[in-house]
Amino acid sequence: MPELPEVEALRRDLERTLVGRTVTDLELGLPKLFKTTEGLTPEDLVGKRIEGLSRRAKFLHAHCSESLSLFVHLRMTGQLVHVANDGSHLAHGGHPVPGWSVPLPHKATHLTAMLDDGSRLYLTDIRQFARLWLMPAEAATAFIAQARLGPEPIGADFHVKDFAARLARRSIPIKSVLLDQRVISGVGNIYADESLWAANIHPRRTASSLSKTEIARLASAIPAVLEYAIREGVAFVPQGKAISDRAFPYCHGRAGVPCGRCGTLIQKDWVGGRGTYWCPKCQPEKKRRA
DNA sequence: AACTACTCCTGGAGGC
DNA sequence: TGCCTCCAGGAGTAGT
Repeated sequence: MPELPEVEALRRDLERTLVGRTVTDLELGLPKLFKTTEGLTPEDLVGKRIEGLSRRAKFLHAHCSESLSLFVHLRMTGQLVHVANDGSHLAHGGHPVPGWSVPLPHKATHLTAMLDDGSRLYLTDIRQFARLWLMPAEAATAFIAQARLGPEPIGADFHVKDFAARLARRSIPIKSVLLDQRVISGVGNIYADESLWAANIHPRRTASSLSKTEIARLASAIPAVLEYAIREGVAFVPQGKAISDRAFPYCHGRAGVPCGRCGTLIQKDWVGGRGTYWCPKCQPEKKRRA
């Protein structure tokens, strides 16, 4: 699922291939995906140049000419593919289903943007959860504000003290709190599991019960895991199956596979309605006595 | 305010 | 083979 690392990696790729291009035409197969503020329509993108790409949490923000902002959220199964005039892939990211090799557009392709160099940007989503929002650039700040996103876990905005204060108010499992975008933004199911594994914290531990030391461990594990994933490329886990031919992710999707640290079999259960993986030895359910 | 349950969606996997 | 059920899960919303 596209989480912060996937979206950031995609942003970096598209920054090279898409910025500077002008949209010459638009085909929208599934209008419900495309939200616009009053007075705008998706077609207002035509003729606009993409001047920059930024990211906030899992939102991709295309800064367009004539003061327009386009936000893209891939949710669970969205993907963006930028294909050159000759059919070669310039950039792609998100959820590769159907596989990258399936010719585009296919039946899950909901948006095609034609660009002035003959390339095309496709948005595909088998489950139709992805969303796009087009608005005047001056509305972008308010758009992000209403999502009430917590701090970015990578970068200068993330402070352990503030993180600890947020955790102290929550009496639900730490795993569920990590998925709450208002507490910390950009973490999804895979990297929540990976961060807790890296920090040796059981996903069902009540957030407010974590010690100062544990919070500090978690607060450094989260950015480390995310930065690793951005750098090394991403951990797409097909249908909860363990991936044996690669080391990462270390625990997510690896039920019944020996933990890379201690050899104990990784366990799977549901926490807050989400499939959750952990090592029962490295991540004890009860707080260790000091 | 905090928390839980439900909703949106389709396709792949596994059971019989 | 083919039908059925379950599961994948980000985020918004409604209800407690």
